[in-house]
Amino acid sequence: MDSRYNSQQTEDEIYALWEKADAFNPDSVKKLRQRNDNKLNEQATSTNEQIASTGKQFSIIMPPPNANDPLHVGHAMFVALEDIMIRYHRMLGDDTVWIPGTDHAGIETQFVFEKKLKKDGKSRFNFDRSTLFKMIWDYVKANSEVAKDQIKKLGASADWSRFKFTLDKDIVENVTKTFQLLYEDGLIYRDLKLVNYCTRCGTSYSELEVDHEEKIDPLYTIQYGPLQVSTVRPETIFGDVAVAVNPNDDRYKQYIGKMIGVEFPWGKKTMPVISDEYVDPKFGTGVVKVTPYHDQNDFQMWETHKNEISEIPVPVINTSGKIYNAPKKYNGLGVINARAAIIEDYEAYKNSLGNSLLINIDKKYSHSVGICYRCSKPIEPLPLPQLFIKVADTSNPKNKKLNLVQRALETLDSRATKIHGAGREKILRHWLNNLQDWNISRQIVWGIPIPVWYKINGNEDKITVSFVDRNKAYQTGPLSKWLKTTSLEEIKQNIQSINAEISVPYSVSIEDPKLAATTEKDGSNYIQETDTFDTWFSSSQWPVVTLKTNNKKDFERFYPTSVMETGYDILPFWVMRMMLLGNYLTGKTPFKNVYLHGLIRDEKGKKMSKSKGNVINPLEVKEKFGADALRMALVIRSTPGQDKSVGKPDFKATRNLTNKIWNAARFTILMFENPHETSFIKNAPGDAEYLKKLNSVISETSKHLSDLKIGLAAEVIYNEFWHWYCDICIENAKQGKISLEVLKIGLTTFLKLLHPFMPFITESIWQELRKEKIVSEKLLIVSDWPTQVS
RNA sequence: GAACUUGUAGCUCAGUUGGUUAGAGCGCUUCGUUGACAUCGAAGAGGUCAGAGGUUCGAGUCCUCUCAAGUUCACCA
Repeated sequence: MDSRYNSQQTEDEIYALWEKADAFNPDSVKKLRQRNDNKLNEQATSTNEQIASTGKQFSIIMPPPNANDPLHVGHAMFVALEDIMIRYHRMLGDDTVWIPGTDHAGIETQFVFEKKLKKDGKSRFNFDRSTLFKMIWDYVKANSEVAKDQIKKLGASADWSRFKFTLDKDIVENVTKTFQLLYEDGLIYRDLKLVNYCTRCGTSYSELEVDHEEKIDPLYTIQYGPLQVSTVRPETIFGDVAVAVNPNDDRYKQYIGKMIGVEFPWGKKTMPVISDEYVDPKFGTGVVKVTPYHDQNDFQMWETHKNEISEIPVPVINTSGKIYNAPKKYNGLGVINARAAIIEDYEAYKNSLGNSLLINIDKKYSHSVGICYRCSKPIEPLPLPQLFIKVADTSNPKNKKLNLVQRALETLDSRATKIHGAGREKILRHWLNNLQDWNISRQIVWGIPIPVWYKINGNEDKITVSFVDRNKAYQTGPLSKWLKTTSLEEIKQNIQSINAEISVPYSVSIEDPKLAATTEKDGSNYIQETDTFDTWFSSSQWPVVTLKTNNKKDFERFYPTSVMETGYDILPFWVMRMMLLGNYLTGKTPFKNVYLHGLIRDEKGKKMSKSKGNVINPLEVKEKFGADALRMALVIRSTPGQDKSVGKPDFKATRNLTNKIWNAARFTILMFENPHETSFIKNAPGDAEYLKKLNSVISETSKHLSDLKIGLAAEVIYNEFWHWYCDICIENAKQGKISLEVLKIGLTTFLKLLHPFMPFITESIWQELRKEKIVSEKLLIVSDWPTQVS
């Protein structure tokens, strides 16, 4: 053995050794474990029963990384933590599985791909949806092995034979089926609501995906008939249908319920004055103009006062962020330009009395604006017909299954799901208690199609289609117009998107309802919704669908899973929604424990970001220091829910640990090969106490691992190995104070205890020890976890 | 406005149901190659555990308040 451990030489070899033995697959591990010890195999079968399985199961579903994303240090963190748990339980003899997978990451991936298109001078509007989908599919496929390979390089002992991708055919079928079930249970509805829409990304988002930013914008106060109103968004003024004041505001009581005439630079209009508690008399002028289709609060006011408002609201900003349904000169302008043009007109305009309608401009008005979490462009609240999941249906209190939120809270109350991570359970409960219905429609191609079909016959005017025509030109308009010149089949083939009015009847069906045997038979034609599911809709079923689509018995065998391990940053997006849908689909929690790791920060405690240049590339660290050192550095002294700073000094320290392990083993082998007189001492004076201490290290490490205290377990094993075993015991053995025999027991015990944390070096040493006939078990990975020694 | 988290050695952080003398890594000082390891070993310096009060035989740990830092949520015409 060399005097230094060379991680680069051994890691790939060792991983191949495990893969060849099929040591990650629970279906073969049991046999492997029985055959692992040559000696045992030669003896009576009764010995075999001792190492047979514990009868317990242990399962983890890997949080699927984006299929086309290279690894960052957060991935390395989850690989390290999950692999530690998995290897520990595998060695204990539990029926252990770790199911890997990747995510299509709808919006993220389409966004990246569109950037690529843009470089080539193209956009998504150049392609029909099936062509675009295929292009993205090929792109993702070309990159998809990257994530997989990198996870392997970190030593993940995941069962690759059970690998799943969120767009695998069987996964898609299951996800679609779930939608049907939800629909049949009345938990799906289609409604025209204000949704959070990003006009740059071209899709809507759920409320969880909207970020907020403090902005300073001019606040304009304008004359509004006899009243004055303040607004930062004069461009929405064309959509106003009423004016609202507080019912107790004496200044305006006289106007409530009356119609007022309002003069604009472009004309006049009358509208009612309504009263609503929402209006704060102290803010601004105490008068609010009501623009139902472009402001969430206004929308709510409109819904409660519908009867008092005769005018039917119209949207005035379209999905491209352009003005429409307005006086001609403003139509087609972008939001920012429209605002400028309107203010310019207000500044120039004088009414019949010669007064300006623009009362005041507060240029330092600070407010918070919803922005797109992806591209930071302001989110536009737009009225769009979208599909929603009712998260807390209380209409039938007897059917508890339908109240998804309630069920999730119950699993927390009963401790069927335990949250590990500083204070995160309270946050989760807060989220659950305030959850809005979940908008699952996304206006992108890269995702699972929604199985909703609109009835065409009789609704041709209410369905707008966009498609690429024979001349590769982009066309859009009502179906009634296009059906005169183009066949339905041709439109369907070249479709980009459709938009059906809320009144259009639809059915939920995997196939075209016209052709499907089970549904409507009136001969009508149908056209499928072009929206796709929110990516989180499929990932929120991940524990269920991965188990259901693998080996038939996997679901019964491994559900509910033991631990869901992921970063706390996706607690509301993912973990919470897995609880909603997992409980709904199976009646059981999808996981017994949630382990939320913290963010990895740089050595100064700063967040990592590309712009700061302080990003740690896990593969670079692996090359320099070894995967074992990387894993240990990330994990040691980490606590769930708490961020962790890691830097080069940490990797160096754990790399030194690998070298220490290497040399301790080397020394033991040397002693066996080249014995001194002291080596033959039996039952040395220090043996008893030494073994007692060794036993306490075993039980302490095991307890921490069982309690999911990974960081603590790592620290214990590190300190005891280095500062007790190496610094004290080896020195004592040199002096004959403890015998070589127990020193060997210590070494093999520590190799086993260290193996979950540092799998490569420990297995590699194990193989050396086998060559020297110091140990008999063939593979450390499937060896028995140490029990008390005597 | 609200919630949550954090405050322990120069730096980055552990500290298990409250229980001897509060730990690790890096850094620092002084020595040291004696059967593995200089990617090492030995010895050492360095802490009023943010502050104040309380519960307790006993508090870094539990409670209250104050201060500071961070994160998230909500609201804003």
